[in-house]
Amino acid sequence: MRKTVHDVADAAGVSVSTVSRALTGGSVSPATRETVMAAAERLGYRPNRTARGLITGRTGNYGLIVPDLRNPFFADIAKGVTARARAVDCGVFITDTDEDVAAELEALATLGRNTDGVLLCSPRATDAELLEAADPDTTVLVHRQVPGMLSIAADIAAGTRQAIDHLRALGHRRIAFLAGPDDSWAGRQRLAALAEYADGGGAEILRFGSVSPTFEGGVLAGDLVLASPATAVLAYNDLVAMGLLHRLAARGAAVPERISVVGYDDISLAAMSHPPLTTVAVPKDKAGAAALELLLRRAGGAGKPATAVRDREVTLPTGLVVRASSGVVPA
Amino acid sequence: MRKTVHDVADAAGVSVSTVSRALTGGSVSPATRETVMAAAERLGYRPNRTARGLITGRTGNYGLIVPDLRNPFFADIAKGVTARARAVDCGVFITDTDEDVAAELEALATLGRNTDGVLLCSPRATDAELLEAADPDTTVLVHRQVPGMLSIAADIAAGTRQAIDHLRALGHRRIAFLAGPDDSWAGRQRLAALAEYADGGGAEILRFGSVSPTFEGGVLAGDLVLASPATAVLAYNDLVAMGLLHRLAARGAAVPERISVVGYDDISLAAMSHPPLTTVAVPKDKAGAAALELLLRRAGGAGKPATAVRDREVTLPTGLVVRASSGVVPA
DNA sequence: CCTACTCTTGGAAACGTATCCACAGAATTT
DNA sequence: AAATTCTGTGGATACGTTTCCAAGAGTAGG
Repeated sequence: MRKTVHDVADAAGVSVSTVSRALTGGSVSPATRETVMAAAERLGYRPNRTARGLITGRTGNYGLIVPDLRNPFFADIAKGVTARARAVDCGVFITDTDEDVAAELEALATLGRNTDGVLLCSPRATDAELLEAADPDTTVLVHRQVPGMLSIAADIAAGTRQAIDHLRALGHRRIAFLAGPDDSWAGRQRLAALAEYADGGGAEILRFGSVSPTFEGGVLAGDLVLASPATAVLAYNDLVAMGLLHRLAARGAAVPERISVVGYDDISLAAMSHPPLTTVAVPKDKAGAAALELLLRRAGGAGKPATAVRDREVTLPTGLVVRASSGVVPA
Repeated sequence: MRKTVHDVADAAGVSVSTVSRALTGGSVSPATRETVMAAAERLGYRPNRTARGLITGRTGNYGLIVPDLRNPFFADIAKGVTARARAVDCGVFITDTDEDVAAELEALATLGRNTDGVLLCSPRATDAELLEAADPDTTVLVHRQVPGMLSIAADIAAGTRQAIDHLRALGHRRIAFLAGPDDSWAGRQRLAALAEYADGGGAEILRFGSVSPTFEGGVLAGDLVLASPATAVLAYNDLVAMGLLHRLAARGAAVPERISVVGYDDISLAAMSHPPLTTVAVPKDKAGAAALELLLRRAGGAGKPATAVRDREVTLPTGLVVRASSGVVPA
């Protein structure tokens, strides 16, 4: 039924070892390579990854663990990973943990045993939990940093400053910040960046929250913000910003005339909101692809993991996307 | 480094075949089973799933192919599949084909070879392409039907009728339908259902399109609809409906006072639109889980595939979710 | 007491692939 | 012309597991 190297070997009139070499880039004469390739094509031969994995010790598969695929942020990351994987012809297991840290660690153990490496989006597990559960050489953190572990992260502090500076340039002096979950790594980064403005940095930051990092969280925050003297809001992320826009519209507060709103992440919905959302763009699919790349390089190269910290902890730049939800401060 | 059955066999003083039997539930004396289990536990032995897969022919892994993970519709399906997979402890490869049919068929071939079965979301490939590329016993179509193939689909025609009947009950007599891609299976189902209303069925259906099944497609359709005598619109899907809402708002057309809008799919964004969208709910995560279940039953049961058509082509019900975007016809 | 049968166990084969090793012939050098 | 290196190829082996087969030890029945 299924074709094997033996079938190809018979069809091409060569031995199985020659077939294997021809297909995996070994030393073969151009003529026989041609013959073998043609035979393989004609028979519709596909190498059996399981068998290959058994002999090489590598499965060619990788794992991706995300808290929620429904969240566009993680969907984008997954998309980046799978796109890169498709290009290099390796498989990727995806596990959605439903925001459950225990399930996350469990998946980490399972996937760690059955793959060549795993990409982990874990905003909420503790550093200690991750250090204990993950193999530091075959696990890469996506959009999070833990000392000693491989990671790809965006420069969240810089993005936060970009957003605040944008609002300040528009004349805003009282800016509300809608904080997300306390235990989120990205959330702590944002707060650290905002601390710079705390003591006479030219803008007063009014902190609200923690709010749930969802549309509903934003809806809830809308009334809080309107009751405050803030003329602009930096939301924890785009979903929160969209909930906020929703509530502001319902309360009759014009955006950006009465109040400006800036989101974070630049998920695809951000351009579809009403009004279109000014937001901090963070690389998502690019981060996913880069994370996989980190593992692939390690596997491809002599197997020695990068030692320098700058090779183990990659930081990607953020950028502000100005749309219609931010404007000059009301007179 | 890693322990194998041989290590366990040595430690327990038995042969490898006995170890294998003891661990996989074969016929072994209680005493030796106890000994083997203890030795395995002590050595921290974990079976190599790759090797097991090679001999048994089953990997315990499944594949899921989607056109675009960024599309919430497919993200929901993926979520349903992974949730079920996590419960039964099997792995799922996810491939995003970026709406490319060729990549889809390629992925189908690759995954078909390396998994126990694949779940395929393919709105655009032709029946013939699918029949040729897919193993009819280990491939299940999600939200599409092709004669002779396993499938899980929603009753799209019924959903379409529910939407139209809802609008008719609100007094609408001229209803615009924003058709999607011509080559889409779901699109053809919708059109077939609408045909019932064509000849004096109590409502005049004005067809527009095909529009791109995206937010942009809806934006584009907004002006067309306003220039027509229609008082209500059934959009191809929720994304189109949201683009439509966006454009209608920009043009100053009140929804639902001036015109009613109904979407299709009930993606999570539908509740977040402005106004919240009335839409046809189709099971997504449930469909994903059911599709995986179909394959699991086949693998678990005596391996004989279901023969009756009703077991091979599962249809799930749809339902109308009434929110704020639909209202009575203007006077 | 011998046969027939069950139960348990070990040896060996098999799954499909990659790679080591040996070997033949060509190509190159001495 | 002989000796050496290089190139391409086939055969055999190994990866870790499951499973088939045969054989041994009991056990029950005639």
